[in-house]
Amino acid sequence: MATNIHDVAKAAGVSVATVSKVLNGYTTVNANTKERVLQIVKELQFYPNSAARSLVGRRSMTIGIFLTTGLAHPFFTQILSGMEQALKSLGYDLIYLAQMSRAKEYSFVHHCHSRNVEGVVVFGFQQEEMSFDELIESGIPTLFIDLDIKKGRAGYISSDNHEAVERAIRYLIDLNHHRISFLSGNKDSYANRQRLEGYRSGLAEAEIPYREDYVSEGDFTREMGYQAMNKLLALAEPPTAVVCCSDMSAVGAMEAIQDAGLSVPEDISLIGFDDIEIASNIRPALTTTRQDMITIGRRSIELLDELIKDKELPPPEVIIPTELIIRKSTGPAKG
Amino acid sequence: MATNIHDVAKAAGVSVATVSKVLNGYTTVNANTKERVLQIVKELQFYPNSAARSLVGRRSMTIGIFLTTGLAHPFFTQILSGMEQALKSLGYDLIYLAQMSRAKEYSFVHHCHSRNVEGVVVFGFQQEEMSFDELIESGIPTLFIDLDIKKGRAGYISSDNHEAVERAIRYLIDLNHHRISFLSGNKDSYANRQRLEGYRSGLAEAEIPYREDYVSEGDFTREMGYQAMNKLLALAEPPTAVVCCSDMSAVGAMEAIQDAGLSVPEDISLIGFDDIEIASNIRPALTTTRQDMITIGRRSIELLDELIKDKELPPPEVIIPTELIIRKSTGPAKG
DNA sequence: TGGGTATAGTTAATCGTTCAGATAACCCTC
DNA sequence: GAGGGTTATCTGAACGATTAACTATACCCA
Repeated sequence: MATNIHDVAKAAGVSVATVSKVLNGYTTVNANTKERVLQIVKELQFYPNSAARSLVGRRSMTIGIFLTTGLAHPFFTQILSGMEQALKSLGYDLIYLAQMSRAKEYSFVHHCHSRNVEGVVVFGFQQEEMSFDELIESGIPTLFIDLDIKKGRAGYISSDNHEAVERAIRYLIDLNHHRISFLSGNKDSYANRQRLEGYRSGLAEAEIPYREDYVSEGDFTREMGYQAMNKLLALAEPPTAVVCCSDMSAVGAMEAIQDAGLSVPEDISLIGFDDIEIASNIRPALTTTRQDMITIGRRSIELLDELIKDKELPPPEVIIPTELIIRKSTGPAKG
Repeated sequence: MATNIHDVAKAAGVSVATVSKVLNGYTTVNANTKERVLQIVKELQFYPNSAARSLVGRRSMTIGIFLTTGLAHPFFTQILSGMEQALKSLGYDLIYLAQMSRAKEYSFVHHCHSRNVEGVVVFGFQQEEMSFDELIESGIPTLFIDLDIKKGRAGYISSDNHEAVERAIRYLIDLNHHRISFLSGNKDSYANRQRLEGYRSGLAEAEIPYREDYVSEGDFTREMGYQAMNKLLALAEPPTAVVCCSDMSAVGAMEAIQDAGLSVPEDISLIGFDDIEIASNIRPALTTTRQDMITIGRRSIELLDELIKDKELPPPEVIIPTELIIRKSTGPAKG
């Protein structure tokens, strides 16, 4: 078995309490004793058992992660890498609670309790049937990514979706476009709602009237992008520029445009969202909004840590700026 | 606080031992009592505290994951989704031990012990300075993905890299290619060694001599693919077909070919490896070997579970078949 | 009636920590 | 040298489960 605190205590000739105090930064320990204990700890490679530690009510240093979309989301690794930086410097481990759906009678929240999770990060877009009430009411500090929930000890972080689309529209208007479509993602998702608002206010700023038929309903997938674009192309007066809710849907839209014998950006300008790898790799390379998911990941853990440490802290609401990456899929409006 | 076993015992009018027995499937409990306890458990939404449970030496139901390459690897989410299926059905949670590099004096292995991790999955390619000796000697059941380590209680799972490249070569030879290059990845990685062998045996099968100058050294990146391809193009007698160690390096190679004013597949046929998203999205779409990372992920957990449950089990060594996806980047040899 | 044998349930030790409260050791002052 | 005040260290009771060892009861049979 691994060495425990008793082994250390024996080797150092002190009681376990003293070892514990040294390890937990209490000042009521003699400098020499402290020195000696630390020496033994290093020699014996002692690492306190976290189960025992969290059992007595000490911190578990565990953060749970919950994904509404499953693991296959393209941003997941980026978010995770951002999280990793903060996890390391703050000393948390990240636990993926997989049992969740196994037994319906046990909720995710109970699973969190049973694992003594100190806080939870939730990532993904809102799905109809999904409710986070139980989680929020349980009082477990929670940080949502891309979901605008702010209540109790739950706050959120997100890209500045509103500004991103507004900026894209502004850019297209500078290129002399007037007929600009918005290819929408999942309607009830927070990100999409914000983007739609950005679209409206971008148009309003330039005094271009909002047209219902220029806004497609859909989701963030490529297939939907293809279908939605076909509908726009079938309009009597099709748009000359389209802002898409994701790079994947922009790829779908691009295929639809090319299949219709038109070209990007000569006939139609296209702007994506996300700046995933494919954006720079398709031809023409996609003009898109880059989301800083690394920062979002890192900050989500930092904010959660603050929420964990301060029970009274009002829930955070943090918006991270985005960047418009101009590539080859946008150009001046014809005529 | 969350309900504990005492609350359940009190409500059911039995001792905690009886509750525990019901929950752990002991048969020495009367059917009625069992029924009543389970009823209360459900009512009170009792979920046993895993810290307490693992402290008494019971199973922690925790599997650790370690990545040699950092979190940003393109396959990571696929592996993870595969893992998820098995984790759910076997009841494990997955913990990402982030502290690891924070304090050098504490190793990953100690961190595993302190978290009472039952087994570890290691993913990534071998890096020079990296040693897994401590992990293997610690006796923690370990499953390596893409690293051929088999010793003690550590086994591995990997794609059939050898067969994959051999098959690719065979396919190119059927297309009448004779001058076939291998654009190599990180030299000491297991996957790459196997692929190189597959390359040699594929050529040998067709009695084509192995040429040193047709094998580039490199890594799995796009940049390296670009550079390596340029070197091949500079040869007096450049290859007519190139098998690449990854899709990213194939993308780099394709750029090099196109920048040289040549085209794929008319002048040079190109085969990738991995079948990541970009493979089907670049033009021409990339012929490539698809790795079944979902299955690898799922099996890695299943195998690890067997290793955990049976102390005497010889370490597994599992090879998962791949698939050649024929797209547009390969064609018949000229002339 | 007595004794053997299942069966059902209880008691209490245990895991490795933390920490409140007890104790010890020391110094200082009157 | 008694009393008081620090400072350093120790003792032992938690925390929430599991489980070996035990007890109580019921049942059966000679």
